Amino acid sequence: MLTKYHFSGNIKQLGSVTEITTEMLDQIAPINLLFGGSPCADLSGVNYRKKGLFNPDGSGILFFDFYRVWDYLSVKAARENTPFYWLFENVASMEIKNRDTISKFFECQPIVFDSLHFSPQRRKRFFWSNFPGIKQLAYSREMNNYGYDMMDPKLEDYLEKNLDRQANVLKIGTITSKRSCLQDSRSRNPVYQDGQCTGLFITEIEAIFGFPPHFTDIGDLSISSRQKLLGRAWSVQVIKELLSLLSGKFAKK
Amino acid sequence: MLTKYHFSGNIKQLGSVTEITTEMLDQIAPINLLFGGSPCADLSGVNYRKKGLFNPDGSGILFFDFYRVWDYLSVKAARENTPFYWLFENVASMEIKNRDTISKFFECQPIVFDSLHFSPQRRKRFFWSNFPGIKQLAYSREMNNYGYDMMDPKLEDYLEKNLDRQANVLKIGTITSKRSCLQDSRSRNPVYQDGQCTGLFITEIEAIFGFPPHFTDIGDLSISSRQKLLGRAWSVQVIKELLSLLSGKFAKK
DNA sequence: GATTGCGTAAAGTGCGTCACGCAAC
DNA sequence: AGTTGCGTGACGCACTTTACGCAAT
Repeated sequence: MLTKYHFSGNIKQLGSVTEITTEMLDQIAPINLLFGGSPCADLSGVNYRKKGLFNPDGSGILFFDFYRVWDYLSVKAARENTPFYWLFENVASMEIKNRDTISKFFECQPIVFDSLHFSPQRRKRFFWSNFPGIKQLAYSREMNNYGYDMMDPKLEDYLEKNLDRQANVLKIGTITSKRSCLQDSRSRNPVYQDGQCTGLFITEIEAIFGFPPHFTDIGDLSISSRQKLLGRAWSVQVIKELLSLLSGKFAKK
Repeated sequence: MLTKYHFSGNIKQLGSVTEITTEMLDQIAPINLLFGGSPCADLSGVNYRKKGLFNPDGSGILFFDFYRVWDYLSVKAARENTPFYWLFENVASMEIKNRDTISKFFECQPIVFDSLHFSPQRRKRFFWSNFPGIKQLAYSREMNNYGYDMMDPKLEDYLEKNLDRQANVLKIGTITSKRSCLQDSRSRNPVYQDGQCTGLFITEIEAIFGFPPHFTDIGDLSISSRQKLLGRAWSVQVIKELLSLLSGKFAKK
């Protein structure tokens, strides 16, 4: 599904990607930028019942709808000799065979990018893209850091102020769509407050992803619904970094 | 209880009013402004099981703790010949005998003030106070408006934008601590959206009370917990109006 | 103009029901 | 991340009294 999370705080359903026709694409002309990601539920390593890329009952197959749009625009750009920049994102924990399938369709290898260096969260993701300089970007980050730099963002800087909340760790694991991902007894509770260890507030999770505070406080959404949105989100810091590669390619106001 | 709702979005319990000692009051010197309200649960007309002012098992009796502080500061101010401005608030739907009891303690009559003229919500409240000009303030509002002026704030101006939410009414009833107060089948649903009538978003209720958007989006509070806070709150517009009577009395930066 | 009568609405509490959050696999 | 199972919590309704507004006398 293509879901539009409006910056003013509204949600509007635009319809399924499967409904996008070539006529619709031609109406939005000229298109020279395409980026997105398909659902990871049936690809992610954390899902032991994942249905993979090809099961028509799963969400993994929606990748081919992204590819259909990509292919159409790619051919069109080549024919009309216009620039075309694109980026496709998905989880890094997918099986190798699925990664290879996707690479075969895009005719290139993905880079691995971890939000670790730009936020206090570990969040490894694959990016297939033709953005200029993207290979070097990934290379330099990998060379300089086995783990992470001590200058990188720390969890403590993202905690609520004035409540004496202290960070137990510098970095936290991947935030998923489940409330319990950093809160239950198994995962360590990354915050210390009032004599006990505890989880993260939803507003802190928003900040960790690079969103403005209260970004998902929309239309009576429950805390767990907000986590569901955030757990499937991109880190703003990472996207900003990737899109900055195109900063010279587009006109500025 | 004295509960501190910090403007930066934090909640901190300061302890019960019953625990306030004269030593504590003397430490905060000089005090020349006191305003607050005691719990209405056991006074409000909507609670047919209300315990009244004097039942020690109820919350109504906490009025006398406010009075204890008021009396101490009042006597002290008279002795030291310093100014002392004060204000006490509670529901207008309390029984007359309780209103008269409170009036006897403060040795004055309350004014009735309705947020109706400053916000789209009906919310009648009693205010006992010695703020200069407070009687005239109440009088002028009552004289000019039987109901409300068409220039008064309208509900439609407080609804979420970009969602095509339309107001069924100009003004809404009193917002209580219950989610259903403007949402159930008995009370009319004041908003029309997507072909049906519906209630108010919690962020809209914040706006109606005069709070900044997302003001109660704090520490994973649920929607109903946020409504509980807001349903017991003061209208910022009303408090602003009342405190403006003192604008000449305090030093400005 | 003062009085009577009726309808309405109220910073709520307590119950049952069901949905949703939460933690297993 | 989906599913199941379990438990907490959110929602809807019922419960009443009282004071006030408005209309009629």
